[in-house]
Amino acid sequence: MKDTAERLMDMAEAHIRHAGYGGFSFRDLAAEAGIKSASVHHHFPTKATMAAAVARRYADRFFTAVAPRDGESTDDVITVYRSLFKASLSRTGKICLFGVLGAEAGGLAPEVADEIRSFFQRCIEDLSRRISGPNAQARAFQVLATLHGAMMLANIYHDIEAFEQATKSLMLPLCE
Amino acid sequence: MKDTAERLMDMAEAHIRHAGYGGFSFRDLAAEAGIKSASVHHHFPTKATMAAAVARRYADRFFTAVAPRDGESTDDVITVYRSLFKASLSRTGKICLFGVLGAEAGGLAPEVADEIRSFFQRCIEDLSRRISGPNAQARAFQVLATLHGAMMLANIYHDIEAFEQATKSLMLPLCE
DNA sequence: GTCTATAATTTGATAGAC
DNA sequence: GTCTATCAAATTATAGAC
Repeated sequence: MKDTAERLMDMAEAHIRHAGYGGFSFRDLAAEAGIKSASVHHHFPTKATMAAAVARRYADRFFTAVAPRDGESTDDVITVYRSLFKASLSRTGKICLFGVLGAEAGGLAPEVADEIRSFFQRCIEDLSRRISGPNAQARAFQVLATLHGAMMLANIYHDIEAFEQATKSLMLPLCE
Repeated sequence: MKDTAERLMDMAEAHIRHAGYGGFSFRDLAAEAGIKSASVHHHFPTKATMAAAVARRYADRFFTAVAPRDGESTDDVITVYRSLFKASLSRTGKICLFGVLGAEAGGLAPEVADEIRSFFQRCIEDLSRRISGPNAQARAFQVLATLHGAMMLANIYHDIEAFEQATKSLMLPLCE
């Protein structure tokens, strides 16, 4: 059985991915968890602290999921990223947590903004290292941008096909 | 001289593009405009009404700016979109209004959500029509996704170069 | 860890005078 | 079109009992 802090983070993550940082209150979470908002503050002193914790946990899971497994070194890194985002989008009906937070980053507390920057920086570093050929870094930016934009479009259209169409050309070799 | 409603929309647009729908209040706008929040309600009855009006005005300007001018039919539509987003990002330091609203669409009032869907739908239709070759619609989704993702990345990095890198391959022909 | 109770502030919104 | 005055509700957060 998950402990309360973990369950609260699950709920907060779902709310943020659905409607952004301003899309939930501690009372909302408390009601969902069957406790009182004062009890939420026992687990997370402030809302910004909680959002940062949710972001850190999400990033940890993400980079564990995309990490190369030994014995399976044939995986193309672009396919790995694309498959993970697609699976998450299909399963939850929601875009990447950092796609939402990144869009409203200007109004978020510094501790949350730091987590956002860190996530994208780690994505770019990981992609750049694992992409072969010249222009690896530019390709990393392109891949990350396209995948995030594609999730947003699929979410607006309520149709995973928009994600498919927007990202399928990423799997083709580039003309350069 | 711009009238008050127009100035209020200018401010609201800047706030939303910086920090999202929840990133400002009527009191914030009133203080900036040198009036009282009750006076803001005279121009826009509710916050959702105002956001929808801001979105509609933004979309109108956008589609006017990307519309083909006669006498200049050589313009590539992808270059037109890319240049416009880049110029707006450079000038304001902010991403597209609909990139922000699209990310938090799940928590917005129906009248705002409608404007968001309409904007992206019109973009896809316009791009699909003006892109030559097969797979025009898939290419439209890819272009729109990449441009929006690229704006977000550039905003996180506070560096227009991220936009450049993420989008420069859009200008090359595809291998298909 | 959870509760009751509450403080302090902010928010979206309205009524009615000028 | 702007103001004063105000409302009702919600929000983040804290103190202290159990």
